[in-house]
Amino acid sequence: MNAVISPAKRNTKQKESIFRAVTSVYTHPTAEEIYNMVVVDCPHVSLTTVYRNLNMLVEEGKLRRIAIPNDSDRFDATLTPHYHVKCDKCGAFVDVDGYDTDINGECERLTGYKVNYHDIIFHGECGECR
Amino acid sequence: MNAVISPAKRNTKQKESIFRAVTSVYTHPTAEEIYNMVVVDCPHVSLTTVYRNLNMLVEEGKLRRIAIPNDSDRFDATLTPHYHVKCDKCGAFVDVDGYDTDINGECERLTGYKVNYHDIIFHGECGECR
DNA sequence: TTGCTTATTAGTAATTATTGCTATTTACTT
DNA sequence: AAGTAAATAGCAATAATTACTAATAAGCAA
Repeated sequence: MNAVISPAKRNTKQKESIFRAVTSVYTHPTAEEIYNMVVVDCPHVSLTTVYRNLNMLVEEGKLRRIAIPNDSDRFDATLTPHYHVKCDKCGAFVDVDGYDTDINGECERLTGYKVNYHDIIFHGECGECR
Repeated sequence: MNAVISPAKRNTKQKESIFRAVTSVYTHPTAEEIYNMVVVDCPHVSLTTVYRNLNMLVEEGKLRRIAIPNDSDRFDATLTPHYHVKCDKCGAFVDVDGYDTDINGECERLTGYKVNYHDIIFHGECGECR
């Protein structure tokens, strides 16, 4: 397995602003929400740049992508493993802190796959909605 | 909570063919794959009709929708609870049979949400790919 | 069986989320 | 300070899905 020669990365205003935007909130902003935060600092920033940099930052391991079924991807600066709950009434989407379960081995045993990680999304109703 | 008056459902050739298409395979076909199966029986069927009927069938509890992050929705006639594994190399997406875990209560305790169900998607490499 | 009502259809346009393309800009190396 | 190419802005394109509308056809009633 040869190391792939990858071009040198550059630090741009835009990339820094995008990273700061995600780390400054406890919500899980979408690319569009991040764009709306970044455009204050960088008035000419484009949505394409936001998407490209978010992909880079995920690739570099600095952000986590939360791919929610039937919804835009969201981004999270909290890198420690954790699950998420979605309120199916109002769409609220929050962390389930302090819970992690070791079930990859069970899946490997049952399927013969090599399992690297798993995601759990809980569905229900938030305190407000019930 | 008043019962909502809903219009009478009709059984159409198209709807029956769509349901048969999903129940006749062990894969988890996408709407487009289902369309390609149905078009043999109903040469003039439209993709819109496939989507509409799949949504109806899920609503009626006759099919299960598998919403895979960053992928088209897939449909499954197996209604008993089960998880899924995805091979991140070739895209294979199969059932994890015989495994179900009771973790909704733990999430409720931690978040205060009322939790109705959860989905787990495992990620890794299938036998072929490694 | 015939006709009536309206749920459903086919076809197309629109929408949403995201990526591709390209000329221009700009971060970083020398 | 100058050169190189990575990154940008702006726009076009794609993919998945839904919205809209006139035409069709289930299923009920006469």
